[in-house]
Amino acid sequence: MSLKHLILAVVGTRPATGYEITKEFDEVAGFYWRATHQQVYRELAALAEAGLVRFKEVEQQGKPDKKVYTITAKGRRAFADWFREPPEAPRHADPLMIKFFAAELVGIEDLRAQLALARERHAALLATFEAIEAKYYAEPVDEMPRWKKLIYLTLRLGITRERAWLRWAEESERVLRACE
Amino acid sequence: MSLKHLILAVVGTRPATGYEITKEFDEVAGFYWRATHQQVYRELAALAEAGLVRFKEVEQQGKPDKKVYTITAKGRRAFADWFREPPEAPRHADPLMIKFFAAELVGIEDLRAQLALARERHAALLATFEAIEAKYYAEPVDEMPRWKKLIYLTLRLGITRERAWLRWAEESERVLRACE
DNA sequence: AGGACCTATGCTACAAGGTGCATAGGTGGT
DNA sequence: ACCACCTATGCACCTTGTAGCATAGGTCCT
Repeated sequence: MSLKHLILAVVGTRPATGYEITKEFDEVAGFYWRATHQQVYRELAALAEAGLVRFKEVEQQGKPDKKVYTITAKGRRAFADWFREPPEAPRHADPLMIKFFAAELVGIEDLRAQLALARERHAALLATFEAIEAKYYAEPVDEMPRWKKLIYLTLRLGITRERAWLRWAEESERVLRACE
Repeated sequence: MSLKHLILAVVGTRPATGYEITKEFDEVAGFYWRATHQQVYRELAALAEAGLVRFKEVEQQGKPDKKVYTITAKGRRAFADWFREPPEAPRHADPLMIKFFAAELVGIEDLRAQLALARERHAALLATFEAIEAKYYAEPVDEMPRWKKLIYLTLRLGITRERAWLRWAEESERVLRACE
């Protein structure tokens, strides 16, 4: 799986606690990955067990103690090895497609309602992405530092994907309107 | 999950064996869903257990016996109820995004190689989709029977998505070329 | 004659992902 | 005073997905 590698990537950039990593994933949810805090804590424990990260327990006042994780040399090697493997196919599973597939059994009217709802969701997600772009990535790409370019490109994929989805939805709504 | 509902959708259209359902999924793999035969058999057993489908064992000559599954009234109701629920968000998890996120740790050169490989894969998938479109969906949409329109639209989503991905990849390759 | 592949179902085991619950003090608002 | 939320970690359980193996006759090619 890849959550493991995403976590390695994060602690490879800077020391971090499970809580911080989870928050980061929540904030960019849907934009490149998502994970619950349990998944993150579980993975961190497994990575520590495997010697790919290590942690220091840090006492805090007024807050629970925390574990700050750092990548190890072995972790860096493991990450670089994974990086150079041929890319895994992306997964997309869209339950709406099942509804298209089986709309005859239930009714076109209900499918139209489903599509309209899904379109709202995708439009809202696109608006979020565009707001992030306008706020944090306003300057021309070639003026960004390299690390920022790379993150920006992941955001661009989200934007491109959502725009494409919305174009498809318009096409589909036209076809469904012409039905029956 | 939705595999359950996809299987209900299939046996709602016509009686089918686990083997046939698996083959159908294999043939349209990536285009709207994918599943291994073990998942299908396991789900069918669970659906039968829950009374949403029933099966008849059919003896065959020269071939193993098979179980032909049919949807029950309860299964139809369960499917219709699920259909009318608000659509679940589609999931897309692309490990390539992790590589973008962490390319600084490994090197831009390796990222370029990864992107080039991924672009080949996506281009091949698009070509497959377009070949299916040219072969089976050559006539104008409004002349298709309704069930065919619906399936065609799921194919259209695949095509739209892959084209969008390739546009993004071109944009990204330009940016990466300008790096360093 | 032998090998590869097709039809057809299934078990076991494991990996990955997700839900719910628990703990526990601190902060900020009404 | 109370409620809601934040920081911070974790266990137990359940579902979903993947991999390997097993069975067993039939077809098709070389």
